[in-house]
Amino acid sequence: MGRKSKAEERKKEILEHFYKVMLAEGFENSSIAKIAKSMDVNPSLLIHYFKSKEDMVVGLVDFLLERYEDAFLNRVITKKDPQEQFDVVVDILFGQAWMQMSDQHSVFYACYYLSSRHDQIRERFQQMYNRFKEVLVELADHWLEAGVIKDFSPCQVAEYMIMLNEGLSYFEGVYRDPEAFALRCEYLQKMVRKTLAA
Amino acid sequence: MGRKSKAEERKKEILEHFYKVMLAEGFENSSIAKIAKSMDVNPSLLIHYFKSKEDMVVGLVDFLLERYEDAFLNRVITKKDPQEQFDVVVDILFGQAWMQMSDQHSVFYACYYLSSRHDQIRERFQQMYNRFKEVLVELADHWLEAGVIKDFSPCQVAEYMIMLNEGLSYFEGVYRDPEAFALRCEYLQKMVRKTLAA
Amino acid sequence: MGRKSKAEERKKEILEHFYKVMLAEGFENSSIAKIAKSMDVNPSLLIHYFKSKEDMVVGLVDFLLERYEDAFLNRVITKKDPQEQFDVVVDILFGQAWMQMSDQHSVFYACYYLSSRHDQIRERFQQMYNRFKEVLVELADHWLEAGVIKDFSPCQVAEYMIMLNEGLSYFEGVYRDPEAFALRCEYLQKMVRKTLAA
Amino acid sequence: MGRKSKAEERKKEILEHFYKVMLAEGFENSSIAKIAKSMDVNPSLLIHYFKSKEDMVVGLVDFLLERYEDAFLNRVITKKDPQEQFDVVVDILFGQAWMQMSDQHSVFYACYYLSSRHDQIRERFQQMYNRFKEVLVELADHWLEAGVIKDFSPCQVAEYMIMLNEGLSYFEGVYRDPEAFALRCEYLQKMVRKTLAA
DNA sequence: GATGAATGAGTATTCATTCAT
DNA sequence: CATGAATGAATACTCATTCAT
Repeated sequence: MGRKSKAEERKKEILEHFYKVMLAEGFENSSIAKIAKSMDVNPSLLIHYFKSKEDMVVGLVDFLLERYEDAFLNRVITKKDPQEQFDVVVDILFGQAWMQMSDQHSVFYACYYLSSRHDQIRERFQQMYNRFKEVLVELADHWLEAGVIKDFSPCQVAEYMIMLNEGLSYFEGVYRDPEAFALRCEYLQKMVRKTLAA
Repeated sequence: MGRKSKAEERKKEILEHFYKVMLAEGFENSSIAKIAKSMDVNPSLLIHYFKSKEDMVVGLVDFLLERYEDAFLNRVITKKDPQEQFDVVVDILFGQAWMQMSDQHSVFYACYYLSSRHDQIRERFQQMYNRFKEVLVELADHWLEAGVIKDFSPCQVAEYMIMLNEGLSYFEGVYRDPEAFALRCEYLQKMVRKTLAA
Repeated sequence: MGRKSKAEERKKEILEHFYKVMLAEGFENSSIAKIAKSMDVNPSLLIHYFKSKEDMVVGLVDFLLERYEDAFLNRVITKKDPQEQFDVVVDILFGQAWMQMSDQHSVFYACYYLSSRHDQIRERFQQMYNRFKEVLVELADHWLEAGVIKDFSPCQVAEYMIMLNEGLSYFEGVYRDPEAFALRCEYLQKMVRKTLAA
Repeated sequence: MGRKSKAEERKKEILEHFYKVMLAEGFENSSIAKIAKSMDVNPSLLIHYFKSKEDMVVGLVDFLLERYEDAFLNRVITKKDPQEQFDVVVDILFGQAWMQMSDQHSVFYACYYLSSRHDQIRERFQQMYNRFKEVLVELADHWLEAGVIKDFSPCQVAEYMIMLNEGLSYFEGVYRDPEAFALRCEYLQKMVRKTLAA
């Protein structure tokens, strides 16, 4: 009864090419035609899967945020010892690893900009950061219990860490200086510890 | 000097309308035609003043960063007492005032995104943040001397404050929740003091 | 005969939805995709039954003319008395009843326009009007014999009545004024009687 | 100060080509691209003059109705003698001359169809027929005074003539038979005289 | 009988830009 | 200084249709 649905695979494939084109040409120059060309496929096929470009963009944001989220969550490996866990998290958020994603930077900020004018997209961002917070809040809970940190609520700790991390990324986007970035990581870690540590 | 100002005035007028259109329609929908329409003027005229659209965009970035810079620098009124000065600055960067610029948010981040693909624009951003740093470094110097803060170098203090401030702005862009923003300001101020204060 | 009716039913169903879409969106905006959507069915299915869109259009014309024809013929109920019959026919062609079909007006004229460029469709129109004429000629024959009318041949009487009726419909399409329409009916009836009546 | 405006000439030129293309290819196949090609000009130029295709269509309707109107009004040459005038008008509306416009038939009915879904266009049709009526009413007034016609009001006479004429045109569109057309003219003239003449 | 994949030509419209006046 | 003519490439999207399943 009908033909086998390739929809999910195809959609993913399309988004990957969208992402690729966007990296290469910038958001404002990423047209359906170019994505189709990159896939060696007819442009109307993309609209067969995503009804409009807006849909595609929303799809891309999902695709991207998922990556971003995974990149973070996959790094937060569970450790038994709270202190060790805290060190790991600080190192993730303010360490070299983070900057390796800098190639995604431009695409990510294009989407962030979109979120300022597109409610649906902004919601996706909120959801993602809610999940970040969830994870961090739970960790902070343990840290607090174990006496690793003090003075601030788990929620405050979580938000603080995220904001400072985003500020760092933002800055790196402006200066693009690996050495300076490394120095910043170093003193930010110290600051975070001084701010939170018991 | 005399007559040349006419062109400068016109250019400024154009950029103001560019900004207006961008606020209303978003970056990707801001065309020369629309700006011209908003000015009730012929599109060709805009190209008469700015040779190309790229020039206009660069002009807009300058225009915008100048505003942004002024908004910060104008608030940092000089105080004799270092402690008082410190309190003022913390309140500027992590207080209600900052959020009042949130209408510019979307345009600002559009330009930030552009900076990731356009060297000239990124340079303007760097220059702006360099000026921010300059001002803050000078202040931090006094704070350090006066024993208001300790442990970190003026440059580190300056960067930390800027990054944390940008992280806060970024977050507000995602959540758009004035109440939550106020709470964040509150605990961030505490954190900053705990981190830096002597 | 048995099974073949399934396809016929489907075809009819399709044409009904075509008609519906056309009423709602206009001829030039009636696409296979939209008809399929209105049926909640895959577009390819429509082409499975009608080989091409042209076929569908021809089908629609048939469908429509049949309706139109029925609307006329069903009203011409047989009366014994020629004079009474004449009065009935005049009242059908120049009375309120006719205008009740005005919702079909736009679709009907779309098809009429098509007939000007499409021989097959024009033939269908001719056939329909030939049948109208047939019926009216037969009636006029009786009227003539019975002395109800005089001076003009049955064929002339038939054509005259149809043309005047179409002129009236055409006019109503332009003015869309029920009151004016009623007045026109009134004096047209008088005129027709004066023209034809013995 | 600026370049000389060719707008009016160009617009007319465009409409003429629109008309030409429409005659050759039918309304539904008349695209901006094809019109531009027929003019050997870039498609965007057409949009420079007419902001949208809808505007162009409205323009075409105006253009066409003006022609149609002129074709009628120019034929109604003033005669001193009312009887002679009456004969002339009857001959215009129900004579060979009218059919010479049959090449416009398809385009005209395309526009008529449009009027059923487009208020602005329908208004243009109303205005045109109002002018027809105006002229005919004035004539009918004289005929009535002079005893050439009787029994019906000038307005009724005017509308009757127009409707019958449109019915005739409509019929000719269906049958396209010059000989039959000539015969119809003949008996319609007789009928009109019998209906109206004193 | 019905679905969904895929195509390719076509749509109106927008865009930045150049040039003549 | 400013307008309007004109271009050509690009845009997202729709269309009818074919074919595999």
